Amino acid sequence: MTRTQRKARADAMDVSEMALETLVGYNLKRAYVVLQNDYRAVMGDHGLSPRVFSALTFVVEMPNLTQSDLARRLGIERSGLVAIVDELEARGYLNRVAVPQDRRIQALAPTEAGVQAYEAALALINDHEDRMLHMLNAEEREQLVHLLKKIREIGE
Amino acid sequence: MTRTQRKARADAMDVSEMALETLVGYNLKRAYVVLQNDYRAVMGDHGLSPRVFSALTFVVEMPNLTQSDLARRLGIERSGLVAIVDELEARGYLNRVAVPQDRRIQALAPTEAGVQAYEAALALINDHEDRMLHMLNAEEREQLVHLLKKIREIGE
DNA sequence: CGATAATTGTTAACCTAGTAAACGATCTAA
DNA sequence: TTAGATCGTTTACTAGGTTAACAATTATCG
Repeated sequence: MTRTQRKARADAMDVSEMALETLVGYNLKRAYVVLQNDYRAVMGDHGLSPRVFSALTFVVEMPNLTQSDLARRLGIERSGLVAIVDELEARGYLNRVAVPQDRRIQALAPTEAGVQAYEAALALINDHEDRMLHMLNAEEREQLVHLLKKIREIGE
Repeated sequence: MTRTQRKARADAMDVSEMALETLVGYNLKRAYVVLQNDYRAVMGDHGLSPRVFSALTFVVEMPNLTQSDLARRLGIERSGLVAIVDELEARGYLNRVAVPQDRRIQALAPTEAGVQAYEAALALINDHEDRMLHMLNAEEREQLVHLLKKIREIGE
């Protein structure tokens, strides 16, 4: 009896038996949406979006990156990074600093306000993740991050 | 010595030590992008997008759902589902069937072509995931899905 | 019963987060 | 010195959503 024939007799299937539910990609997306909704609620309407926060992290932790460098590290196009750096500059969290040795590039230098905003946002985000992931113990959470990193590594 | 003071002396930080790298949300997003890029490469320009495939799954496995039902199960708004169902109907994979008992709703009935397209797409997607996730053994992959489901459950 | 409320599918306008292609300016290498 | 690569940027586009409003219909309850 094929799968299709079986369904023709017993109409509805148990959700948990659907192949969809066993797919990593589907579960990844759904889990990400859950986390992201809470992230936005926590950070508020004028808070840093996930992508802007991750850009700020690199600028603060590895000062004087170029935009091309940063785009590569974030896994996005240079063109897409422009708006992100624009926002961080408009907020006064970084400056585009001219580099005499190479006049094509502008190093991204964090401001003191940028460092403080980064540390404040990180505290909020850590609280948010601790609250959302309370059902995972330390080992499970570490394992989850470890498995996700393994998937990330495929994409170089 | 604070974190900020330490940085003032030693400029660049090891990427693996950044707090960002320990965040579940960030790793979730990056891992999803890696998987999704390969998904699109595998399915091709005219293939089913992830959201259309997941909608088709429900239509095939649980025939005669309403659009509101389906939207709830997919975790999206009713309005957002319209274009997805339009596409599936245009491809000839389902029909909107009038329900005499409630003239507001139209049951979503898969066609034979829809069932076949679902099964063909699922085979491609299973291959894609097997290939992308070859570095995870069966236990790790199961564990990953299990942890992601736990996160999904928070969002009801 | 009749009035009010809720639900369904849909459209319209909008938003976020990206991509791809082209550009002038600049740097690198043959 | 000339050809090619790289940098930051703009513009146009796409995917994948959201919110608010709407007419049609059904459900609820005094």
